[in-house]
Amino acid sequence: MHDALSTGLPTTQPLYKEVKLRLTRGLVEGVWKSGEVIPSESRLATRFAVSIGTIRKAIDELVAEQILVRQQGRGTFVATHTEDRTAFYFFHIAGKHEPRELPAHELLAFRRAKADPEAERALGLERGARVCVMRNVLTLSGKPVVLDDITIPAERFPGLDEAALRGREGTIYGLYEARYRINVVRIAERLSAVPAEADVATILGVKARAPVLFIRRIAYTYHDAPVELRKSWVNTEAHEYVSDLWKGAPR
Amino acid sequence: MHDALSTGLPTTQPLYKEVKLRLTRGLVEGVWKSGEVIPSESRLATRFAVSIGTIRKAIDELVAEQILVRQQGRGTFVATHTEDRTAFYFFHIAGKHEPRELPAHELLAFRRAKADPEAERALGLERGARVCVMRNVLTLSGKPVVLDDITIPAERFPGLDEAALRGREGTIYGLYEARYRINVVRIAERLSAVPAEADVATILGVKARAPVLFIRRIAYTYHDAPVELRKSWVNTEAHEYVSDLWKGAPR
DNA sequence: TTCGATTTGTTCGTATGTATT
DNA sequence: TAATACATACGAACAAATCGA
Repeated sequence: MHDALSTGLPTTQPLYKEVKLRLTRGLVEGVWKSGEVIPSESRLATRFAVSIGTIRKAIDELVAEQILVRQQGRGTFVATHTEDRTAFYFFHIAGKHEPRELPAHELLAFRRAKADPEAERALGLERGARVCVMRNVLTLSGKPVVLDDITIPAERFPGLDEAALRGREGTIYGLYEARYRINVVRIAERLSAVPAEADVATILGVKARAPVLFIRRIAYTYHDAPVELRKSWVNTEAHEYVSDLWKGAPR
Repeated sequence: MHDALSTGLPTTQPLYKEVKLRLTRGLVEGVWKSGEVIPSESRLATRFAVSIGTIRKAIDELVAEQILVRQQGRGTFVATHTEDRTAFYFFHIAGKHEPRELPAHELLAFRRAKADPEAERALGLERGARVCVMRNVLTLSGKPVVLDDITIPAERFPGLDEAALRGREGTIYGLYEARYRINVVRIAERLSAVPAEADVATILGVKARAPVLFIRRIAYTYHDAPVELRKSWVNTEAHEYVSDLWKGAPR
C-alpha cells in the first residue's frame, strides 16, 4: 500500500495521479498563478515525499494538457493566455491563403441578465442565476470575420464592465486569467452551417441568409468546470476553421 | 556520446527518438501489421541494446499519437481501424441530440482519372499522376448526412475497384489498411460554410443553395506522408461537427 | 480452479547531459 | 564559473492484468 499522500480516497489510484491532483488543486487555489514557476521537481519530490520520477510523470500529463509548460534550465511554469502559443490553441480561424494571424477585438455590447435555460445547462448554473452577456466582433487584416456572443456566470466575474473589457490587452481568456484568476484550459466545440440572420449578416458583411459557420463552444477551467458559453458566427468566404487533429507528442 | 544504434545522422538526437524512428520504420515496412503485437518491451530493450525505460519512452509517444495501443498483461499492439475507438477518432459528425453513432456507407461513383492540380499539391504527386476518385454517401440512422468525394493516388492502391469498395466491412481506412497496408494515423481538416450545389443538395436532401458544412481533409500515414484528399459536405440540420479539443493525457 | 509465466504499469533510485541564470 | 533546473538514460523491484497449463 502506498499512501505517502493518501487522502482517504476509496480506490487507491497511482501515486502520480495523486500528485497530479495536488498540483491541480494548487493551481485552482492560486498557490501558483499564471505565468509563475512552480517549485522545482526535486523540491516537489521532497515536499510530497515521492521520487522525482513520480513528480515528472504527474507533470508530464499536465504539460500534455497544456496546463503547465516546461523550460529546460529555467523551470516549470503555469501556462498563460498572454502568449501567441496558447492563443492559437484556442483560436481556430485562419485565412485560406495568408499565414495565421491573431484577431483584433471590438466590443459591441455588454449587459447583465438572467441566464437562459441553455446557458444554465451549459454552465451548470442554478435556475435564475445571473450572467454577463457580451457581443464582440473579431477582425482579421481589418475585416470583420467572426461575431462572438459570450455568456459567463456573473458570480465568478464580479465588477466586470465595459471599461475593463475595452481596456484590456490580449485575449478575453487573458482577462479572465489576469483579473479573475480563472484559467481556461480546454474547450469543446460543435460546428454547423447556418444561414446568417439579419444582424449577423450586417456585422459580417455578407448577404442575409448567406451560409456562415456557426460554432457553439464551452470553455472549461481545471477539473472540467465550465466557465463560458460562446456562440460564434464566422464568415468563411476568405477564412476557415482549422482542425489539425493533434500531431501527438512533441516532435 | 550515446550511439548504441547510431545511424550516422548529423545531429545526435536522443536515444529514445532513434528507437521511435526504428519502430516507426518497422511499421512502415510491415514488420508488424495492424492489430498485431509488437515485441515486448524487454525484448525490444535487448534487441536495440538500450534500457527498458528508453523503450518505454519511445512507445509512450507512439501511444500518445494513437499509433500503438498498450494493454497491460497482453502486450503492445499496432492500432487498427477495425475498432470503434479509432473510428470516432476520425469521424467527427454526431447527432445534435442522439448519442454518437457510426455511419453506414454507400458508394455512388468510382473512377480513375488524372489528378487535378489541387490533388497534386495536396498529395505531393507528380504532374499528370493518376488517381482514384470516389463519391460516397454516409447515412446516420438511415438518413443521408455526409457526402464524401475522395481522391487517392492510384499508384498506391493497385487493383482497387467498385467491388472491393462495396464488399468491404468497416471504414474506408480499414480497407486501406487491410488491403494495402496503408495506415492512416493523422488527419488535418479545414472547415467552412457553403451553399449546397444542385447535386449536393439533391443527395443530402436539402434545398439548393442551403447552407452546408464543407470539410477539406488531408489524411496522413507514418512520417506525415499524405495519402488521401477528401472533400465532404455535411447537412447540419440535425447533426454537427465535433471538435473536442483533446482532453490531453489519459484520464 | 489454481498456479505460474509473461507483459505492461508504477515507483524508486542514481548518474550524466544540457540549458539558463 | 558555479549553481540550478529540466532532459535523458540506466537499472531494479514489485503490482496488476492476462493467458494458458
